[in-house]
Amino acid sequence: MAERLDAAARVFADQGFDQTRIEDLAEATGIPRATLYYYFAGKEDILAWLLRRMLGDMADAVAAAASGAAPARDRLAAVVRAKIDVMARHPATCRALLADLGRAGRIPEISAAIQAAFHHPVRRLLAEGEADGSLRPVGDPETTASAVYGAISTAATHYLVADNHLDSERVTVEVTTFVLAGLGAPVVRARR
Amino acid sequence: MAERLDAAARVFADQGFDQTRIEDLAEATGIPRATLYYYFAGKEDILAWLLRRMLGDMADAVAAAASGAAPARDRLAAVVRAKIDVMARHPATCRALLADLGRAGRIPEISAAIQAAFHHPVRRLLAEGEADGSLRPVGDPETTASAVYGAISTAATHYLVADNHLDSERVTVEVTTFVLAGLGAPVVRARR
Amino acid sequence: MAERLDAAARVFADQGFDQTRIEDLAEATGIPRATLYYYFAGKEDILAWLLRRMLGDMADAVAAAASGAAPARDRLAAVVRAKIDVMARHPATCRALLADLGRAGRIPEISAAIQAAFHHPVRRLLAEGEADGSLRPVGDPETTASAVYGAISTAATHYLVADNHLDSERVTVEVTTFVLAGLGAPVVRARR
Amino acid sequence: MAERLDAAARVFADQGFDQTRIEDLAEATGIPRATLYYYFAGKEDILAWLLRRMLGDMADAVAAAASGAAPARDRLAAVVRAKIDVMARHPATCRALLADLGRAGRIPEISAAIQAAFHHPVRRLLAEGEADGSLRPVGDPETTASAVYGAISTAATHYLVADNHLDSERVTVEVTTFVLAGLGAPVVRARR
DNA sequence: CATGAATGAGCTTTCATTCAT
DNA sequence: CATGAATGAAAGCTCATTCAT
Repeated sequence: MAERLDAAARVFADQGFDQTRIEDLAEATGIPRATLYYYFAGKEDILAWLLRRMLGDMADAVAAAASGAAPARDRLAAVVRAKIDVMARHPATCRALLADLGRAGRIPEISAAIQAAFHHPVRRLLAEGEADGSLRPVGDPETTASAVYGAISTAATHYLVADNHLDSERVTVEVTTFVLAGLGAPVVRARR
Repeated sequence: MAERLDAAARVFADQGFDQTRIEDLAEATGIPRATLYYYFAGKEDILAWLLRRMLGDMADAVAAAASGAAPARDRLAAVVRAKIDVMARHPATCRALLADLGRAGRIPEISAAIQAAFHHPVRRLLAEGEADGSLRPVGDPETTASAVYGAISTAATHYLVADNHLDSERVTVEVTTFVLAGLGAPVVRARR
Repeated sequence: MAERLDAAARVFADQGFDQTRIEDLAEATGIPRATLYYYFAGKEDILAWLLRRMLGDMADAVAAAASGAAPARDRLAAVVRAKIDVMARHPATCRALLADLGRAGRIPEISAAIQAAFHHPVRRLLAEGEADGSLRPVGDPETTASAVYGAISTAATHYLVADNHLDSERVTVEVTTFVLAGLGAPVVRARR
Repeated sequence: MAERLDAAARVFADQGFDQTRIEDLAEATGIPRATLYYYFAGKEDILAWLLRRMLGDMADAVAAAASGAAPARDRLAAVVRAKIDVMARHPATCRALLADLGRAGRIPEISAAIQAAFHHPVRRLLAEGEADGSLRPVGDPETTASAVYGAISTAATHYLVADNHLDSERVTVEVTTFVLAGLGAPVVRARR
């Protein structure tokens, strides 16, 4: 039944939460309306289930990437890769999330899960990177974590909206470089 | 009357487009329901008007920032600043846009305006930066432009959702550094 | 519009409140569903309006009958007549009330109105009758008032259900005699 | 299992038939929904079973009270007592009946049972009372029987709704006096 | 010009009921 | 025998939109 619900994610992503009628989900999943209500409390609960599933996956992947003894810089790169991989694994759910960010934000459980799965680990990494010297100090870790989150999500989703498919490798390289090195040309500095 | 509509933007931002009843807009703006229909074709037209207003502002500001003879790198920094300034000037509309990205994307006029106001200028800048050597070459300008857009929007909105107010200067510094230099610690390279 | 709603009372009386679909009321009254919602908060509000109208009438009629300088016994007879007359004037609403007594009782405003319109005046009358010697003392005025209410309502409704018409005069005579003299044969008592 | 169903009667009485979900009955009785369907044809069949049980009891009790060689007046008094005793034995079912009189009336078997259990015996008694001189002649026996029925039911239920308990003796005295002697003060008549 | 009144269209949700085990 | 799982059918209510004034 879990796979049947991927179709629901696609509908949410294409039409938006509020424009999606329960009947649309029933048709897309092949599950009768009343049966959906037998398993879920309502439309929002279906969205929440999808987001929960993806965010659980993301929490695991990001946590694994963020742990270990490697320099924070390398682990941050691994986190970027992990997030993009998760998005590639849940393309429709990701599009649904980005397309209806406000709605998701109004579900406390979900916004908490986003914080826990991504923002907290990244903020920790920023601190560790400053400590081990592999990342530059940032003035405002919260804002920076948001910027990283937004850069990855938006860039990856840019692919997803096109064809619902994500060339993880390509995007990972592009975005990782962006996150770690920015867009400025490498500055040749004098050795003192 | 234009200012009255700021209240509408706030309602859209707080509740989401579909959850906002025309009656909510009427109450928030003090304009009777039927009168809103006298001026606008419908609910979506009100949102479109708000987005159009902000995107027009953004188009102007970004175009101004992107033009000139300065190195592309400096102009990109100016574009980042310009976009953040625009967001500070239209906080509610920006939140409404980010919260309902899917809906806005489904309005052709709006997604075209976003492309024209931000993505096109930035892509041009990336090319010019590669040419003048002030920006590093990027593999996929579209994806990168999306990443830049996402980084700025998400970071800035992070402030807006908190208190609907944006400390432009602070965010600009943070985000500009992120966009230009990334998060990695500056690498000391040997001069040959 | 008030007369249009008499049709609603008939539907409530025939089918019961819960079995009555808003659409049934719309058809019976000729008022579109949405228009009913424009004027009433919901189905129950329509029933409440009908009951309120009848109970207001009853309150006035009973109050008028119960007042004055005549012996309480005569005024009680007038109250019986008044209640029956009101029922004859609102046949469908009365049937609806008796058929769905539980529902009406669960609307606080309505049960309060029934108490105020009938039970309170009758209890006062019982007390005055005991004082002026025109009515016999009763052990429990509340129970007795209920008995009187039930006797009148049930007897009168017995007619209404048959043909939705009430021969007030006939029922009044029958019920008044019952209420004042009971069913026992007149006892011949010795003059002292 | 019969006792388990008393809980169902209480739910019907408190919420009304239509507002009662089968699930409510399942919870109240401790009998799973599907099992209720194993024993009963549906919701209405459960109500009918309860009413049938009470009306059977009433039929027996009233028949016993109405029979015998005593004057009709005394037997009528016994009938009043019998009906009140039955109500005291089935408090919830009685409340359910009075609260949803319309629904019960629409079940032919039930309205027939009410007629057979109470109205027919009472009408017979009225005729016999007129014959043996112990009851006064009444113009319309049907209406009068209804009045008696309503007086007893309403007065007794007045107690039941308060605390679901009926002080039979107290109500019996009050109502019997009312039914036989009415409320008027005893008139002293001259012996011829 | 501006607006109060009126309504058509549609969607979420509930629930009685069935049936395989 | 008894029941958890599944579903078809229905209805209350909301709301965008229209229009007469």
